[in-house]
Amino acid sequence: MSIKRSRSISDNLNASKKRKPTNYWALGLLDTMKDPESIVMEDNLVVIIKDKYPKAEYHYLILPKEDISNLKQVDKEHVSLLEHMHQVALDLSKDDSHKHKNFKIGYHAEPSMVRLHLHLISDDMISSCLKTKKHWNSYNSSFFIDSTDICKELAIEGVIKLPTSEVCKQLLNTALKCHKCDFVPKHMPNLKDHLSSHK
DNA sequence: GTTCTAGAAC
DNA sequence: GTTCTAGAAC
Repeated sequence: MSIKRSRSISDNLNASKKRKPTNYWALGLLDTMKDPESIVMEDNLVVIIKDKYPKAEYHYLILPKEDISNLKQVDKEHVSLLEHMHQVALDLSKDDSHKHKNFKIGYHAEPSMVRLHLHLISDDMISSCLKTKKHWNSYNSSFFIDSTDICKELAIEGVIKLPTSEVCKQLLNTALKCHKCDFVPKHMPNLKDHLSSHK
């Protein structure tokens, strides 16, 4: 009797965990963007924070204050918001602290973290947090979608077409190649060594 | 998203 | 034997 009852409670707990597998880590940006110490700049529409695990010397995230989870939730009513996010990113890229640095501005096709976020990242790609092929390809393949293209597509087509999950997987698995020259590295440590030659 | 680590690759 | 990557994480 007692055994039967305790099993039933345990089953219920397991069932509720399965129903809500809320990957707590995927919600981390929501806390970070409310933390005054993390905020680089903000206005009435957006917040800018530094990426917690920067994949280059400079790596920022521009997030809307409006509760938009990701690009799938974006429609043409958001054109001006996305254009504003782009402008704010562009302005920060031209800040005095970024003299002689080149930047990319874009979105991941399939982000892991909740709340729409635009990446502003310097193109050196030199960082101790850059470790895997997936990291590399998420900024150096068409998994990284230029903000200009997103804004244009949304303004003209009214919707954003994103690659399927299967295509994303392929993009992230693409063979390594230097983004600035024809060098084909053997593996990530090899690529990271090579990157310093472009400084 | 990261961390950890088994076993593949060298 | 060491380096590196890929997949589980209850």
